[in-house]
Amino acid sequence: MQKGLYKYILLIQRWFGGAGFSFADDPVTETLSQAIRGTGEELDREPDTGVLFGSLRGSVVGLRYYTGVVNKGEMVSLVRQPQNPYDRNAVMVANVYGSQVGHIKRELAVLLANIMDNNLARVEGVVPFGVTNQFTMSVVLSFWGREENRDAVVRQITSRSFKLQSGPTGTHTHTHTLTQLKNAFDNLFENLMDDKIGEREAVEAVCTPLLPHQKQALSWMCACENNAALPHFWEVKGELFYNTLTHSSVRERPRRVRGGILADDMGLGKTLTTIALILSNFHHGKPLCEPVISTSRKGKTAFACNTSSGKSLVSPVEAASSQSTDDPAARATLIICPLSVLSNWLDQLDQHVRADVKLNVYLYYGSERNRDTHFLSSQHMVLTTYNVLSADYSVSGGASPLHTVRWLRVVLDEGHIIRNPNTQQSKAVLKLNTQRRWILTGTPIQNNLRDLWMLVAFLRLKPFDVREWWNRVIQRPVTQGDKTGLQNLQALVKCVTLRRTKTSRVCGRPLVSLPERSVRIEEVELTQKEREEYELARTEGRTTISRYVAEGTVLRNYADVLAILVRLRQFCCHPGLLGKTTTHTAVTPAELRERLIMKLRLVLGTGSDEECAVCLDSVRLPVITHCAHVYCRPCIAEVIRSEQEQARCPLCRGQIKASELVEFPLEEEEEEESNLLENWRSSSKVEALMSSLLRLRSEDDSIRSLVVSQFTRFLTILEIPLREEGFKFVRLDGTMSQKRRAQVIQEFQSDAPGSPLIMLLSLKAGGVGINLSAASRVFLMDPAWNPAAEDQCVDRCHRLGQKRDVVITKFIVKGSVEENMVKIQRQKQDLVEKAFGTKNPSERKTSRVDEIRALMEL
DNA sequence: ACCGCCGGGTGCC
DNA sequence: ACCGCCGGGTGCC
Repeated sequence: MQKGLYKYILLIQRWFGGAGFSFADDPVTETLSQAIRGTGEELDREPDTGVLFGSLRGSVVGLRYYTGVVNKGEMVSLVRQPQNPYDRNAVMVANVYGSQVGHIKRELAVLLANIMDNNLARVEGVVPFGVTNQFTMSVVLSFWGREENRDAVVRQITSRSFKLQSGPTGTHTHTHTLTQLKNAFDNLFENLMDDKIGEREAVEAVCTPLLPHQKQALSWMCACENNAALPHFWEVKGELFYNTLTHSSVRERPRRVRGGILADDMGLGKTLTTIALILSNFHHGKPLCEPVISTSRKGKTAFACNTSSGKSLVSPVEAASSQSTDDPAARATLIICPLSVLSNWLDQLDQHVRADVKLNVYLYYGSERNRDTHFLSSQHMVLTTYNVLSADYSVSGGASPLHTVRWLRVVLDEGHIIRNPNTQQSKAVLKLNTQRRWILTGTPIQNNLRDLWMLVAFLRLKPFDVREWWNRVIQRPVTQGDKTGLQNLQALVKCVTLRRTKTSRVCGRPLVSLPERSVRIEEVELTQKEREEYELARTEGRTTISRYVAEGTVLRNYADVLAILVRLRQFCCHPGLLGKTTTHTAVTPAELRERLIMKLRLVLGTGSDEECAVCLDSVRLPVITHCAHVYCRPCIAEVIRSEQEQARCPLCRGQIKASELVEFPLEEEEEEESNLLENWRSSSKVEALMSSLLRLRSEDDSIRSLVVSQFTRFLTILEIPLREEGFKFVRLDGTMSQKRRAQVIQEFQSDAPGSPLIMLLSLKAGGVGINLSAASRVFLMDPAWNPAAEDQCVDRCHRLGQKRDVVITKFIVKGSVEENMVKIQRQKQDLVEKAFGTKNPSERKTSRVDEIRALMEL
């Protein structure tokens, strides 16, 4: 619900470090932002937060037994070795590349073991001087942790007569102001285009001509795959290779990341460019399929694709320029994508690859999929989904067919899907064996700098694929406002990312010229009867909520509040959305809980876009806690796993247990659908839509429309008048099978006579990526909490291939909760701007409770 | 290690 | 001398 607002607050707090400034100096204690801030450290077991307790000087011993190299100023990691046969308190010291350097001296190791094993603090090491002898060296240890553990840590240290120096060891002298930081982040993914990037034509096997920006992308991608030069941040220093970010050295020549992040806005042709890459850049920069002149029919070219390794002719020059580590047996490209875009890949292959090119493309999907690894390895392309990959992975314990094949290239489509490293999908993706790695995404960072880590880890951008170094070199310095940290981040992003937006320009010209898009809000007046019903529900809801506000228990009764708000929103659309309202009065706690869970089921079942307070994304695999808050199962499971018996609900701080989580089945009800259709009545909003559609048809019956609602039931209701008026329509919602979706999209996109004019679309159906460019009108039937969700939906038709101006109509019921939602939406959009623009912190305080009060006009 | 620590040799000034 | 001191042997955890 109001989460969007908090998303921004959290975003700001996380990007810029929550400690520095506070939003809610609000007398109401139970605001969500405070609740989350309160639990933040616990939720956040990631080590980029926490305070510095102090540091002390110690020594590393046993250097002569190990090979790890450390330079002056280099960071080292401390690894507990409880199994060490000589000392169960042993603490091993390793350099950035994981090579052992030595051990912490015994007496100090006792202390560290104690602190580390009891999770009292994180301990980080920096070597202050160069190594002067072969036996020992100094190390500065700093202790980071939660404020509540400070005393315990200090006590441990002083009781063993070590001296804790206060204050930071690495002094951050150059810090940004918040405004500077914000600008830097906004620009993080901008201006990545290197002017040096040329253009490259696709091979002939690609029959669609590439646009200039696509040729640039192809050129860049080929260069990323083929370039054997020393990666960024590395310098040759005598015998060693020296990393300028971590000040570390390695003996072995570091390998360049062969791949990167193609982060173009959606609609700029990432799929086409990737297809062009696959066909154009096989081994040694040679095309995958080469034209051969047929001798029988002169002049006609056919294409022979490389199907066995080592047979392509390679000139010595090209062979030398390519990396010697090339594995000639790795030949296939694996594409992993969300189910919703699987068919898009097949369509685009059909569309962009010449018909006389015989590509072996295998769809690794469905229960009958061929799991033979030789078969898979011999394909040119294998397409699969994240779900199939992770399902296989967990079943096989890591030795799935896809994990056995040595791939030439792995492409993660909608790669931001793996931004949470705790998911099975992400773990499965990291374990793939491949030479080249690509991430395609329109949104490289969604909420948080942390989102980037998993992408960096997938690319194996050393040494940042190890969390500790990412955190120490990038994450923490940046969140603390360190200037060099930010510069490093920018440099790092720049060396692996290409991003252009729809507004980017190539040689002064826009990348693509999209038709105009305009938004108009159509106010809907309720009939007197509807108004009476609405006011009744509103008054009732207000009474309940104002009681919660007065008691300060809004968040404790979150499910109840949500249910009331959803009900009002449903009233605005159509009374038939409400479903049965069970208003029995619960008395026992068990009954009360059951009731809350029922209400949440009601809320989620309508397709309302709820947000998980842990990952800040839309809930996936929703589960409901005992205290009636909704999270993604993997997110909350991780909280419980790491906090064990002390686990608290991130929203209300109530105790939570894994055994008490209630699964939420997404496929739901619809059992009284017939009932809905039999007792049909219209509503003001339905009438408003119908009159728009009828007018449109009479003016121009070639214009196609998307009719979008968050409530799938509303779509069902709308089918009735559409049929009555003889509109041909299709429907696309989250419950449909992949096959059916593809059919529906194809039918809608087809310009064949008699193809549908209207698509009923559930707001979240299919996620991103689908192409509905046949439509140029969008009717948003109900306001969404997340303006971005609406934008994404509109982007499905306002994209490459759109020939007409796009007109968006938002229906908003006058004098209703919807109107207030729109107001809050606007505030949200301004919030970040305002937060940085104003000097007075009291002006920017907004609380969840305030928001609910605004909604209910309390 | 140009250290600390150990343990054997040694012992007035 | 149940000490101090000397100087050789020795060395991560």
